Amino acid sequence: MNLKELSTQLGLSQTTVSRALNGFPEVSEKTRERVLQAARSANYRPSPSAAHLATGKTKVIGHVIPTTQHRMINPHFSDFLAGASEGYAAAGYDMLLRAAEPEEEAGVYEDFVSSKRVGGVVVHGPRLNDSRIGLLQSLGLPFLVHGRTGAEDESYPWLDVNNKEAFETATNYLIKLGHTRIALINGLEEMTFAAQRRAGYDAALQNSGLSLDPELNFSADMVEPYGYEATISLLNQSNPPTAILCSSILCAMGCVRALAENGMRPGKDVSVMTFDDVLSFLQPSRNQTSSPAFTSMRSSIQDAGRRSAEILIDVIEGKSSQPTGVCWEAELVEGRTTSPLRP
Amino acid sequence: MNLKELSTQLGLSQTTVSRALNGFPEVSEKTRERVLQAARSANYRPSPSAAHLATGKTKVIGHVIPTTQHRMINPHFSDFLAGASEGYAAAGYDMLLRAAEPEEEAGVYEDFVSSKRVGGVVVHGPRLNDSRIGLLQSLGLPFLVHGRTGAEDESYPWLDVNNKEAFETATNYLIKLGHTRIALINGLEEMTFAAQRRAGYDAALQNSGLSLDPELNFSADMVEPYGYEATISLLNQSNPPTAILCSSILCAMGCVRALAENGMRPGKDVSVMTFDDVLSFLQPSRNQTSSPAFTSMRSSIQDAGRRSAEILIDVIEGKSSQPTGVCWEAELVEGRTTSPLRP
DNA sequence: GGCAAAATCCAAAGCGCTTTGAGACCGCTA
DNA sequence: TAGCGGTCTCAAAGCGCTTTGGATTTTGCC
Repeated sequence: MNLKELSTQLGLSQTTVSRALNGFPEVSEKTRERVLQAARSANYRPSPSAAHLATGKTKVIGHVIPTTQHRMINPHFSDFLAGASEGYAAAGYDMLLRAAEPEEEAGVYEDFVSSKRVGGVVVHGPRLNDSRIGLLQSLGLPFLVHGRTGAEDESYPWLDVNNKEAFETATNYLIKLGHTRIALINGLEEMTFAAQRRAGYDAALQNSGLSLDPELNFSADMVEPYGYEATISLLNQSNPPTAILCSSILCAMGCVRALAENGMRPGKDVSVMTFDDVLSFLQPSRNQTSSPAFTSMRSSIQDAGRRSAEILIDVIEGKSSQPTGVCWEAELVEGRTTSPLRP
Repeated sequence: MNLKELSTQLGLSQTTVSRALNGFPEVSEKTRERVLQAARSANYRPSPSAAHLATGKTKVIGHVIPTTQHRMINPHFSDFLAGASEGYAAAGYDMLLRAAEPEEEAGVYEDFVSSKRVGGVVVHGPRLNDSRIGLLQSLGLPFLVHGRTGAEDESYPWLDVNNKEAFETATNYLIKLGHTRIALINGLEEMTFAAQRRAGYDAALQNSGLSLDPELNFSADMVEPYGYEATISLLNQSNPPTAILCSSILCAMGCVRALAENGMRPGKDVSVMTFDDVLSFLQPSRNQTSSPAFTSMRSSIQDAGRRSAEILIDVIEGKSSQPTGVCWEAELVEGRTTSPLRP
């Protein structure tokens, strides 16, 4: 069933039917109702490709999945996508995923533009000085960055958590508990979010007159085994930390595993704190009461995905007044993995 | 840059240029080379929408993400997608994601067909008698099922792990170690994969003359807190199991967490075995040596995604002779979480 | 050299939609 | 009754590509 068939069936022109379906004012309410009714019962859906060709617009948002490094193929990423896809679906948009080697990513954006495949893209995992922003701006492809570059000029659309503030708060929380040797198991510090978390951690320590010990700092892909390895290495130090701050709950899980293997309990022998993205696979179901119950800085990455979708769609449809950033504050949640330092 | 511009720039007709680009034999090698060269330097990409309109074919594969239940928005799903998207990218296909309530899924497929949005779909999480297969067959939309329905007639394309065999093997392994009280922390048994795992577990016990104790069986969404809760509940039984078999490494992690909290060690006090999908966020990096090291039945879900993509593309392009299933055997991996039962 | 066959190339139609520019019809006023 | 603004509808062009059917040139062979 296409427009032509539908309109002859209705005894109307294609123009009228198209206008009726797209809510143009030139068509009477009576006609519109008749058209909508017929379209529904004939199960008619306009072809997005044809509409795209005619209008130049496409309701598809692209995301690039970097391959090789499994950095992105992780629960953080998938929860973000889950949220975003809900946002898209609500607005009649679809999500297009394309796998690419990291060095191919620029080429994918060029392809998106010259083939007109998508109406906009979401940029994942921004770095301190990320060439993708300039590229997308010069390509004229609407985009939203999940995170920030950290460069001076942030006059592009982004959505981010206040990572510096979050980690300053977390570190201060541990300091108030009496801890002075606090380890940081951070993400890759070329990434802005990790750099900012590091900055918050450093600031808190310095403001309290505590020294920064490089031996207590780790930076890598935030996977579970990394949290484990880092913790093992911390425990083997001559002067091990009494508190550990993790950049992801995945690392925190590895951390707890390492502690357990050494007969130590989080919140008893060592305080453990983490950033909590509220990953869905860690959430207890309705009738289950327990969860890891980490003391954490919390901000749902799924919500971030949903909101990102909304913002990007506004940008694409020109509803957004000023293309600028949105910064969320993480919430401090007290759990069972921290306790005052015992003398 | 479009075909018309490119062809006038080359002094050729659109026909010739199109044929040159699409590898038709009617064009001389010399001309083809010239065309390809020009296309490359002009950064020309054909519009997929226009090609779609002209040919009726589209190199896009759809996936539906069920919302509300977070069943699918989990590391298993995202690793599958990661693998699939690589398979698509290698063949010039793209992946389209659409979020939908479970009861809307049928409607999405109808939309896909009538709007011609995708060339095929992947069906996730098949149930014992899944209405989606019949629907897709009657819609004429090419598809591949990740898993199986379990119905008698399996004459549709699917890719699955031999779940029954895997869990029979796992259970037998534990039995050989001397265990007689073996718990099963399974997925939702309305899902085929979980039902088949249960069947394998039951078969092994029965073949060894062991009794099936319903108290040792759990079935739910495979998330971490579920593994934790189930284990706690097992430990509180009057006659707790000496071995626990988990359907997912996520559950196994929750299981280990529960054991640790009760001062028990996997592989020492209780044997723990699991199905291991080789989830990427649990894989150690190059220079890290340790991993949870579960004794497990292993089959990479990411590989499954990649292979599924290839098979589906073959089906769509008519390269597949007989639309039928592919069954992978899981591999037994001996880790540190199992040991002989001590008397 | 001549002629058929093979090799190249082309003009134009068509995919399903949107949208321009214009026509038909209505009820009014002058 | 003629004229006018409004309301509703339409025919046709065009988006960028593929592909049919045909034209033109080149090649191979006697």
